[in-house]
Amino acid sequence: MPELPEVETTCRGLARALTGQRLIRVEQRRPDLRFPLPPGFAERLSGRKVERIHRRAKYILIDLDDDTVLLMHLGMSGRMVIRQGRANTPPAVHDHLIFEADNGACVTFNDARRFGMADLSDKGSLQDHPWIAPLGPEPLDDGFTAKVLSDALRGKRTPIKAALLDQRIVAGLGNIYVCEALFYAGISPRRSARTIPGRRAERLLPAIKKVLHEAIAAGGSSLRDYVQTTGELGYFQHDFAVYGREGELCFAGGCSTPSQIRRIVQSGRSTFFCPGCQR
DNA sequence: ACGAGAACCTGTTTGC
DNA sequence: TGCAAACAGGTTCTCG
Repeated sequence: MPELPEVETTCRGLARALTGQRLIRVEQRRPDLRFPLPPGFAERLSGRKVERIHRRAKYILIDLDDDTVLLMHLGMSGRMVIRQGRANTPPAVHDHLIFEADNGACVTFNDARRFGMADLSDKGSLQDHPWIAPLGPEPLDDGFTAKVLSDALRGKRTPIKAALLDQRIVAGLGNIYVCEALFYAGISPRRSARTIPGRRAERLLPAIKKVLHEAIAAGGSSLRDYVQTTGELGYFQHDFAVYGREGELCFAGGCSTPSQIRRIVQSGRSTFFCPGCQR
């Protein structure tokens, strides 16, 4: 579920509650998430002070005072919720990790489907970590330009929808925001990626940035699982132009018909688009 | 080498 | 109503 805007929202909430605080108790309630957790996971974290919380693609990165970094990925259904104190709240069914800080903040990682991931790395070798090393550019960085995007797509025969989901090409987009960005760029999700470099990339680039910025400002999108660290829902799901709107009318001013939003399946995932204004 | 599809796991929604 | 199938925001492995 969580794509870049949801992970960014989560990071900001965690940073507010935990930056500068010391973890006084870390509880690991099962040996694995998607993968086995590293040996001594909880022990290596408890007693450590949190220096900084940031994000790379869909990974949450928590820098600790002994030069280790905690990497977390929310998978499809993962959520991080912060409460003050845990005395009267027994763990829920899929609460897998619990972090308690010395300011009373209690952070719970809950993940029903358990596609989430966690690992530890040295700060110095983070860029070589197998989850981080293959990632493409951050879509909201100034360095992510139409030229960078064009170069990454050149020669690719796969549909642009699939190419944008490839984290090596651009890191952080998922199914929702790819559909939305392609809509605002007026590009058909079925179009071959190699036809994008040039003018279409000039439209696609700002569309990607716009959708991500707006979704972050709305606190992300809550479909079924995602909540902000406060437990509050995100709001961007109310602003979807195409995602989840199969059969509804396209609202774009320039849409000629206007057409009905269609749903197709591409590499096993739902794609929503307007056949009238996406070419 | 590349791309499509399956697999991973659980919960919820849809359809017969 | 009840049950089974389909579907869900992601990543990774296998197979063609």
